[in-house]
Amino acid sequence: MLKQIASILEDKIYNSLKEQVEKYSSLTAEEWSSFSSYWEPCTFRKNQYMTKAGQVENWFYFVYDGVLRLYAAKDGEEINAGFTYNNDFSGEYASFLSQEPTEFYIQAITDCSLLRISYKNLMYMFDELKCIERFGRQFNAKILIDMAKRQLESRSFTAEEKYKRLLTQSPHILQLVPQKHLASYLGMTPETFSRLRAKVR
Amino acid sequence: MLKQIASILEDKIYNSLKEQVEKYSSLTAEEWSSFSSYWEPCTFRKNQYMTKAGQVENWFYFVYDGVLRLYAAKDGEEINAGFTYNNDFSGEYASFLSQEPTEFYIQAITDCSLLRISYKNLMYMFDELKCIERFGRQFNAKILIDMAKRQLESRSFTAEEKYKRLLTQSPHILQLVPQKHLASYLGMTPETFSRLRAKVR
DNA sequence: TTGATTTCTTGATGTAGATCAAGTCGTGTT
DNA sequence: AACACGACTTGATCTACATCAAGAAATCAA
Repeated sequence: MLKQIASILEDKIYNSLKEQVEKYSSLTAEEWSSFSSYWEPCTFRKNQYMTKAGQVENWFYFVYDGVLRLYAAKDGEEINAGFTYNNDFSGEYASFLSQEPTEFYIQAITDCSLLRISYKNLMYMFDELKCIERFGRQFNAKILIDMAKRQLESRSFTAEEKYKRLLTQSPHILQLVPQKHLASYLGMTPETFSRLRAKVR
Repeated sequence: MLKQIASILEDKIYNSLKEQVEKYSSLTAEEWSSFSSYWEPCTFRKNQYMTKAGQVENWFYFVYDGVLRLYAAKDGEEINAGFTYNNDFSGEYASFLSQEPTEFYIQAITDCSLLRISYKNLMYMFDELKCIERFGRQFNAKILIDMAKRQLESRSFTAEEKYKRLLTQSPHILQLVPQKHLASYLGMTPETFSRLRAKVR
């Protein structure tokens, strides 16, 4: 009985993954069946580390439920580089791709439920299935486009402008992520973030 | 006679392209023959614009000879985002991939000699040849890894540290690109750049 | 529930780097 | 050769945001 419930939930998780993959490349039923067999469920508890600096990222993750943060530690201070929520892909992707040690930590902000595929298996899928090779290309393209946008924004806007843009463009994030992390993400101190909050309110 | 010289030069250019493509994915002779037929030579004169803000980037370029700079214009001020030299690929790649209007300009810093392939033809090649789809994925991965590195560096280092890193890691660039553009690339004013030059010297 | 941490707020002060300004050097043009 | 215009330098001043500090609020753990 409990097993049945668990299995229904698992179906839902795999369906969410399929939906996201198909945003980048469409798969036949057989292709999906093959591809999905390489993904395995995993979970992280709040505050647990998914990846730590110095490691080579071995997994490419799909977040079914939960919130994670990506940050680098530079002489004691944390530089938050991004967050992932439900239905995002996650992991330290640059290290995963280059198979070189990462400078980043990924930590669960809440309990998380995910699927993951190993580097070896994903590379195998790239070789075997053109639709997956395409998924890889398109997904890389998407990440790249987002990074280029963010990079320009971080250069063009003042602290106040960045705060306001966050407010209008991703208001949900304020509920999910502690302010100090958001401040760091926007490239300012928690004090500045707090003052802007008071000012704009 | 002149035609022969031109044709020998053109062979050299295509060979350089082949060499770079094969860094990402290996091609058989026939695959290369097909792929290379979609690339056409083109040139830009010093100061000429390859791409302007508002346009959708239609071309993916390979720089055989010359230097180009990529910059965005934010209320009158230029934000330099990158440079390309010999044997680099070039173009406003995020706009090329997304086929949405770019916010960037690309300007020739010197006379340039390039090859280029249109969006339509590259997409066609992605469909036709798995080795090219792979090239696309791997190239995207490389760009992405570089961007992630640069993003972290721009956050972690002071103006002086960034200047010193430029000095040790890409000293050649100082000869090729005017200081004011390098200053902007590092996220500081020309005055600050000049003062650091004096200080470090 | 209560005490202990951690996060957030608010004020006072400090500073890296920007801005403004004026001169010098270099380079291309006629 | 001369001159015009942009690139670079150097100094004086300014400012957005950081840092330091101390209290208030929220969250956590038993």
